[in-house]
Amino acid sequence: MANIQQVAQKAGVSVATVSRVLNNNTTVSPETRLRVENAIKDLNYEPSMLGRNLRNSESRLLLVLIPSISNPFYSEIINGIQNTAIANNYNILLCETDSNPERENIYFNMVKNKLADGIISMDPAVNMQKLYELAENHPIILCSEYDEGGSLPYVTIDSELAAYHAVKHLIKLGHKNIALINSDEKFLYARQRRAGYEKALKEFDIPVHKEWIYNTIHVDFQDGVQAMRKLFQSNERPSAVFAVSDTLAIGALKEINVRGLKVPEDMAIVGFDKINFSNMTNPTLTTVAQPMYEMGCVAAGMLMNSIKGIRVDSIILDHELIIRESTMG
Amino acid sequence: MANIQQVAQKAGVSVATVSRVLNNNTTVSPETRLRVENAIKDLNYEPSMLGRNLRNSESRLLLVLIPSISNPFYSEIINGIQNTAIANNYNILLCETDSNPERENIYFNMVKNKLADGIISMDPAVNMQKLYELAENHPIILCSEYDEGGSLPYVTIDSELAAYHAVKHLIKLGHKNIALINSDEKFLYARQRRAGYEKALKEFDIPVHKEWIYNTIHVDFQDGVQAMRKLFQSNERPSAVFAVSDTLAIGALKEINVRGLKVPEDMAIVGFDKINFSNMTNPTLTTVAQPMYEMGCVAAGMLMNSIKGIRVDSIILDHELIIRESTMG
DNA sequence: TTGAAAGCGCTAACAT
DNA sequence: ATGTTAGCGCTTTCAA
Repeated sequence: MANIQQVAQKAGVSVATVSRVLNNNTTVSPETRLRVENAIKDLNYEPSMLGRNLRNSESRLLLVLIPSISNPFYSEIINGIQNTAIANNYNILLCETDSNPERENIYFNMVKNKLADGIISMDPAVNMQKLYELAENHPIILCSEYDEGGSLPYVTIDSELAAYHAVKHLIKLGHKNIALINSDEKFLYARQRRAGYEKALKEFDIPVHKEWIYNTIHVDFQDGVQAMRKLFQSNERPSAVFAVSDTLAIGALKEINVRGLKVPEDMAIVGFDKINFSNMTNPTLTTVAQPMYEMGCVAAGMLMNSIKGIRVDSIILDHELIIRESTMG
Repeated sequence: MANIQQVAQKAGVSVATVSRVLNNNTTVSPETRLRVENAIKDLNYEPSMLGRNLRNSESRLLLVLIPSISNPFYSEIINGIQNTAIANNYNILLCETDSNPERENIYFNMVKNKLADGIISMDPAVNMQKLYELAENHPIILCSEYDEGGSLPYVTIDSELAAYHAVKHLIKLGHKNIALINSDEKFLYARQRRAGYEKALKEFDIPVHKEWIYNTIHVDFQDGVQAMRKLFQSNERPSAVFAVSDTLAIGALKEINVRGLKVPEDMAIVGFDKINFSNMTNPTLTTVAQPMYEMGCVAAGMLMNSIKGIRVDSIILDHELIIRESTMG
């Protein structure tokens, strides 16, 4: 593998000139440029990012922190991040924490070690204190989950309003006995979605029924199955369920199906996220769409601006209720 | 951010000694080591990977090429790759090609530019010629899809045998009219799975029925839906379907459900991959399990060995037929 | 328009 | 056991 020295020698110029050609610096005469370009081709030269990165003290890598790569919710966001990053000559380092603090530490160190220029965190279980420490020296953007009242910029949706819309939809359909399958309320989005749920109920004078609120540990399919099993054990069975994630809703739907009940006749169900799969269930799933791709693009844009030293402001994007078979007979 | 110089100065030693401490070199006296460690703590020093990487001319990054991050099949493989990589002080650069040659080029350049030390390619649509060019100077491992008779090391399963097992299972159940939803046969795995399908049929003297073989462009849910629609238009309707991917099978299942038919009574169905979701459908999906996590671990291990200069041999892992409701009344 | 040279932060060969 | 020093490949300032 040739280096810049050899190219310079072959072209009969200095390394500085080669560098100028590489970086499209205008102050190179057309003839010189041609000579250098030919030398580059002849030697099959590819500039080393290792040297360039050290010199520029940047890695042009964005670290993306997600709890689990298996959750389809993140796929589209990552798509958006990656497309935006690539368009700006950045790349992403996808890091799965499994909500494991040790893992998290490894990743945080990558930023400290200059292996990444900044972080987009989508992990609700992230150690906020450490994140703030890191933020003193490194650009950080929160995506989806954020720190209410904190100083870290974020891009997200209005979870409370979205949940309110979802539950109101069920109420309008005539449901009064509406269960909530929520995730762990140590997460902000979980608290917000519960607030939206309760707000809708209160607006229509429907009492909140503790027995119908179930909190899961994770948001995998199996957690939805478990939650639904529990709900079937309650004294009075609810007639509708709002789950704060499609994966949970799909698990719940599975359990309802297993029991031979009909959706939506016996039990209506609303999910959250509009993952691809939510359209393949039987019946198809009513859900709250988040603009995931856009969220990713915005987050990446914010982070790159932040790296450049431009101040960025938090953004709240719109959601949309997608009404499908699981609430429509 | 402090650098190694400042640490050396603070500790009253040379940079070489600091480097020795950082790299756990034994030839440092306990007292000196302590002084250095204190200086590191005091200055909050973190070694820069930029400098280290340039010096060692390595990036300790593995480039992982996948067609689409949304396909759950890859999630588990990536998990395996990442865990193995991290355990060896490597990290992964997840690159989605969308089977777009331009994207691919960007990623290939990252290796040429030393931004990654090697490649694990899982993209069936990868440009093999370019891959071989790259392989002259850089370690490359193929995962899942490979180049039959080629020289690039791979880890995969025996697709033909797996398909044979799946179809034989249907035949043993009494099916004779078995459709095949295959992906594009420009892919090796598609050709192999078709061969397995035909082999099973031939073994039981069942003629191959062209009308019952459908080739999709991609392997998304929607492709499965389309395929099933087409199969419903054939003169004689098949009584069973073997789809070469769970996503296709799930799409097909959806279409069967929409038409009000029962699975497996009216139509049995077998998928391939055992993605998480295949257990959440109604009915649950009979499928061929690939050891995806292990595949990822093995691929990463092979690549890291290859980077070290160790010769690696291709590996074929075992598959397993998982019989569930979609073929069991 | 071009070149010389310093230096980004680190490691390792060599010297002591 | 420790220090000196060259150099990894590049960009950029300064000088010509």
